[in-house]
Amino acid sequence: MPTNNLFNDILRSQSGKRTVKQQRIVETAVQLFAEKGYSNTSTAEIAKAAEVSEASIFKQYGTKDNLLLNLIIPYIKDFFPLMANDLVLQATNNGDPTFEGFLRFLIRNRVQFITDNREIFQVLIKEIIYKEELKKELFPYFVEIVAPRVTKYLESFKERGELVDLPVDRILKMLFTFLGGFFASRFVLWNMESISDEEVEDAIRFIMNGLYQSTSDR
Amino acid sequence: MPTNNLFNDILRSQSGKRTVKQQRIVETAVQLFAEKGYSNTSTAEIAKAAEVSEASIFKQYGTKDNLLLNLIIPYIKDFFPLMANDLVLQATNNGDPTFEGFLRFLIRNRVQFITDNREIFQVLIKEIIYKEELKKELFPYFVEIVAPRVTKYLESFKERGELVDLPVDRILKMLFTFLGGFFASRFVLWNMESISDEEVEDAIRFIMNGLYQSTSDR
Amino acid sequence: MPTNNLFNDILRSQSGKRTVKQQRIVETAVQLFAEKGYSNTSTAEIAKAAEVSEASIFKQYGTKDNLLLNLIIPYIKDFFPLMANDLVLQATNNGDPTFEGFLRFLIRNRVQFITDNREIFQVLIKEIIYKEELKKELFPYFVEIVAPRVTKYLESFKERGELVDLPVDRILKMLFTFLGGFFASRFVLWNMESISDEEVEDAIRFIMNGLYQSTSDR
Amino acid sequence: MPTNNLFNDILRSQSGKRTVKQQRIVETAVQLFAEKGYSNTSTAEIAKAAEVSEASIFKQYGTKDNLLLNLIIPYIKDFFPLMANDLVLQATNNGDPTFEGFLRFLIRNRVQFITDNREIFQVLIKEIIYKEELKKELFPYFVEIVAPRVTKYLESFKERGELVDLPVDRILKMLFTFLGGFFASRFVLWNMESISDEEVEDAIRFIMNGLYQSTSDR
DNA sequence: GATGAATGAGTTTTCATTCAT
DNA sequence: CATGAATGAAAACTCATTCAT
Repeated sequence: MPTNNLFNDILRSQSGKRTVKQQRIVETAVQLFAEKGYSNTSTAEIAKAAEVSEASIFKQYGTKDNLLLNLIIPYIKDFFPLMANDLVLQATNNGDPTFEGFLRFLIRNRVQFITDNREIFQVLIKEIIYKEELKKELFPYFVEIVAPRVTKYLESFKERGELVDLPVDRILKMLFTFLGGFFASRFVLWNMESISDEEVEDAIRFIMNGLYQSTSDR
Repeated sequence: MPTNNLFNDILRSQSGKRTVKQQRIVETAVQLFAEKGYSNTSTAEIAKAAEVSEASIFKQYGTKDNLLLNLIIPYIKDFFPLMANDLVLQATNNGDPTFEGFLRFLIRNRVQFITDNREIFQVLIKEIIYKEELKKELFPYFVEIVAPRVTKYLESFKERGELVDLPVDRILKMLFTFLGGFFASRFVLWNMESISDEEVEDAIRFIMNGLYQSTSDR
Repeated sequence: MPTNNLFNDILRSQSGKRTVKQQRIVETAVQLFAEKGYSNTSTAEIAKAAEVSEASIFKQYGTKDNLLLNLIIPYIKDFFPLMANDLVLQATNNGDPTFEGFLRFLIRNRVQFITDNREIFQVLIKEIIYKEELKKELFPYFVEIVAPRVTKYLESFKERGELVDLPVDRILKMLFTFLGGFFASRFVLWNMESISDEEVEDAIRFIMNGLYQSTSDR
Repeated sequence: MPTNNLFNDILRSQSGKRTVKQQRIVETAVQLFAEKGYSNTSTAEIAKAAEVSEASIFKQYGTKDNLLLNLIIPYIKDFFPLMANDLVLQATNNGDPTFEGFLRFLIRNRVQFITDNREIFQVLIKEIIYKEELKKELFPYFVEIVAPRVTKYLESFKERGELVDLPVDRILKMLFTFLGGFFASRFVLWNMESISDEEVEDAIRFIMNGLYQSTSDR
């Protein structure tokens, strides 16, 4: 029974391998990295909070850097594929095949996902800025898995005349620029627990129609 | 002859006070903080790169933290007021009093400003996530100086029926969520030197009309 | 087989806990603090002399200040109780129940004790002047443990008419003022290894009869 | 009109040489050294509190160590000679030529002197423990100037049968051991502003008759 | 698998001191 | 005479990492 929380899933899937102590290391590290940032969290702190020895951390992960990657990469590796899968799922049995329906599903789905994995999301956003390694992990996933699938969607909407007359890659850029700002500001900068339905609707409207009210609409 | 580069301006305005070495400290610190982040830059590194002694840094700034704040806070203190001033300027003698004209001016103006002060902007964005102090410095400036002025604009556009029927504060939120994502992704995440006119126009169109092509428009 | 040397005793009692290196840290620190004073001894010096890394010192004690307190406080915590115990011991099975006998026992007992723990005593005296913390540790021990017991003695002597007609608390003050000066000058200021029997006898005579030879005594 | 406060006297006697700023340096240094100890007071602190530049301190005194010596040595150089002079003065025109009279004069005289120069006395006591230089300055003054004069007195009292039958040097030792403890504990350890008459009388009585009440006295 | 002990190489910060002006 | 600017050296303290048990 997989939940939407990767963390639990990873822990469960590896429960045969990971001991209680090892689980505590991971949980604590994510929590502290999310709260104070990777650079400002010492392995000693993690060890103390997790009630394990520092040596145990290094036995498991070798280096502190590796610990970070081991927290984030599985998250990345699931964030986008899951998203892609969910999109497919939505495509096949969604009652609302419009662009708006797509947007609503996409945003709600991701809001839920990030809400369920907020701390890791915070770590990811905070560290992606600094670590080239992370960018290099993240980028291909986006380009190869997410972009094509979303592009396919966008193209289908475009064919139906539902989208503005702009190359799809530039539409995609605008869409993800906004969504990136939307999620990062709420979940990371303002440390919100989730995003209200109202704001989701505002976002959908904004993405769809922008802020301008054309004269002909009046 | 004030330029758009705060950094030079600050340096010039204080040129009677700051010595060559002190200028080198500031320049170098901004550069390194922008490149590697505050936590990952040691004062020893700064001192070496600036060709001064570490003692000189601490004599001037007391603590490393204070050095950071002394770099960023003057920037914040000018970023928003200048923006506000420029907006007023635009209001008074702009040939294009439409919402689109306003947007174009706002975005181009800020793109130019950030392009001129890119490194400090990077430091600001990277550190605002971590330092409550910075949030506390930044937030009031936004709320008291920028928000009211932009709100005034938005309201005037709204009265003229140019804006969607949504409370102005929510319009403002969407607008700045997008612009935040737009600037942060380009200038910080992707470390771009500037933003092309084409993308600025895409952004304007996106903000105005969104991505959806209503059936009646076809 | 407990000796009179707290140091060895502490080390022994914790020999299950302290490693050889940790013992060397304590020994070396006491020695250097006694010789040059706390402020004039760097942790680097201690580390080098003890042939351990500075990191080991800080891992154990956290701060240099804490190291000092960890050396002295156990000493204080034993200095006075032991003294009190010895006094009781003396009371129960002493062949000389006079005031002079009491004095002789008290002084000899403390001379021996300090001789056995000279360096710590030096550290204590040198630092008590500066550290309020130490005063706050030392004072209650004196007031609660030593003073009452000595007072009890003095009162019993006074009842027997052996003491001058002065409130006991003022007698106590004079007694300890002298003893303080006696021990501090010899063991700290002049850095003597011990105090000769002759001087002990001089002190006893001084405390008992002062320097004046009343006419009636001639 | 010389007062009993060396400090003022030194300042006045050198007022032709010392500027206001230089006076402030000395005053401030004494005050801070007395309060926190020489090692725990930085030249920067002194400069700031005295409202002069650090450079001025070093221009005057060369080194921090030299500053200390320049504060204390004049004090030492006056403490004992003045004491000796006052003793002679007392000898020539004192209405009370007894040992007790001598003691009362000596103690009151010194209490007054130290009260008037409390901070320097604190510095002296706190630093004499650490600095061999100071011991080497202090010791000869004591041996050559004070000891002979007091010894002379003591011998005269002894000849008159007023003192215990003990070599004068050992009497001297006991006397100064007590006085050292008396002054150091009150003025330095407990940081008292002065000593009450009552305690002075207790001290006189203690020095003269000790604490014992011989049976024959009852 | 887990950890207590130990550390080399830093980190931020302090400090007494110098010197040109 | 006075000081602003600058610093080499060292201070206290931190940190990721290793290793024997």
